[in-house]
Amino acid sequence: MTSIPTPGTPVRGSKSGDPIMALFDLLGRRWAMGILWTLCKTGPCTFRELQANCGSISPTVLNTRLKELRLALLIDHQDDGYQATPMGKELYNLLLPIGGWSGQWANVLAESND
Amino acid sequence: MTSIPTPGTPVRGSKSGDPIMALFDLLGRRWAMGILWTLCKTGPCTFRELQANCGSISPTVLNTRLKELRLALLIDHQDDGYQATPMGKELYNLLLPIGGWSGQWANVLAESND
DNA sequence: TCTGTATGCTATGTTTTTAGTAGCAATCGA
DNA sequence: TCGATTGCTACTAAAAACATAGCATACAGA
Repeated sequence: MTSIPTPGTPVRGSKSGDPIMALFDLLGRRWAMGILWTLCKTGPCTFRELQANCGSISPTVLNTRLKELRLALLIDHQDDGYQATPMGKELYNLLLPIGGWSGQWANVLAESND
Repeated sequence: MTSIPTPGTPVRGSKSGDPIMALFDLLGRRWAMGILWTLCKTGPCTFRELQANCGSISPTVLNTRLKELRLALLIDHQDDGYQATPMGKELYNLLLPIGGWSGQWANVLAESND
């Protein structure tokens, strides 16, 4: 792993250091949002459970994302496995409306492909 | 470009076809959210303006993302340049709270690194 | 009509990221 | 001590992204 995007510090692509760009950089990596989403939906689970719940994700990428998300204080690893931190759950709650909206988006997309 | 993640169709990584996973796949590509964000903040702009406003993004990736976001009906290209569609603006509005939250996240992260 | 400028890209070669598969060290219960 | 589970790491190959150069078109002014 290189490093996680840190607000205030220039990150991949964006030099602004704007927190939202740092967050976009972090979440704009493959599986990042999917992992947080899955983890919050299913509750604490082990590395392998998480891997299975995500459908198909290589252990390399899963482990890399887990490290990044832990450094970003969005998830942590307790006795009962990986789970979202309170801050991670906050972010999940902000993602929830997008989850609902994605259903409408899917419908419009489907219609446009008739 | 390969293809955009389409809800209902298996996409990279996830076999569920769940719309949110398709959306995460689309938005979880480098610069995808940053482009939508920038475009909605600055209003319609040309390819090169957008490129400049994003700070640093290669034309290859910008063009690839633009194609994907257009296929996803989130942005389009009019006479006055690229701009978000109504649906793209809806999504932007859902991202806005995350933009606000990212400030708090940045503060907590900064404290944890003292 | 001959510049000069802007626009929307494409081409090419290099680096980075992700995928896919195998397997290891540590822990735990039977 | 045996097997099962857990949390990974190693390795190779494929895909994505970066960086830079440059092309084709359109338009404007001299």
